[in-house]
Amino acid sequence: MKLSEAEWQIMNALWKKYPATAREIIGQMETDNGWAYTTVKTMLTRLAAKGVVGEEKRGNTSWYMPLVDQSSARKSALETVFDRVLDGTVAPLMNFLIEERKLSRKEREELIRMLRESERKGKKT
Amino acid sequence: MKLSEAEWQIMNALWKKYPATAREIIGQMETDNGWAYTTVKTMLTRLAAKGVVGEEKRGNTSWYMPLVDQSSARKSALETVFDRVLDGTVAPLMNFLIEERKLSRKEREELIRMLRESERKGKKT
DNA sequence: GACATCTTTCTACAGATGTAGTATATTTTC
DNA sequence: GAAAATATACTACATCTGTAGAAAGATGTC
Repeated sequence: MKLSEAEWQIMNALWKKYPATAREIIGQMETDNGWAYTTVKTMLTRLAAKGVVGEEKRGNTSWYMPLVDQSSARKSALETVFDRVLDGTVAPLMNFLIEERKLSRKEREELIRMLRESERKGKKT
Repeated sequence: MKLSEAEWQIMNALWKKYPATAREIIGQMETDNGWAYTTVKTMLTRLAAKGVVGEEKRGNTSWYMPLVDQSSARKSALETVFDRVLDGTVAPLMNFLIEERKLSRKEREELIRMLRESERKGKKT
């Protein structure tokens, strides 16, 4: 299931707390892009049409909830980026992790640990 | 500069060898998506309009070349994915690198080395 | 119960994208 | 130099995206 950039933002807000109303979702988004209420509703409707969010009515108001797993969704998005953008090369990813200072010390250590672990297990040469 | 998925494929082919003609670019693309010649031309024209590729005519034929740096382009695409899709979390990236077996032993070792290095330098706690 | 306030549902619309066909200009090949 | 093969420039068109307004229905508030 392919999501657009704006849709990812909605999904990310929704994954943080659900079920949620459109209004709540707007509040939940850190990056306040100043979307009109109906803009968010439109996107929710589209997401529901795609089957990635569920919509449930209580009284007059719709409550939304994700129907897809966050990490699988992210994984497949990464998969696509990896193939299309990075052309299957890992170097840019490693550089990104390391040089763009996205890693805290803790994360760095965790990553090293994971790498050692996977090395030990001899996964894929 | 924002590129679409199809445009990334063209760019990746072009970065591999340039200057190149439309015909050559088609040949250069590993994933043969069966695009019509004119489809590729259309995309090249659009890319030129965006200013990311240069077009130079020799005789009747246009030769194209990238005008943007591959790694900067990739970096900024990753930046966007990181913000919009991953919502600023690194965990999915680490998992992707490790669990999706994208790393060869060599790459894994290289990555560990890079991590140690960056640790030593104490970049961003 | 009339008015203000939300919500929902529909409709809209411009620009981006994927995908190419056509007509025309050029070059190559006998 | 006429026919065949190429390349270019234009045009086209359905979808997807971002963005929302308007109309109509439901609720809250005195």
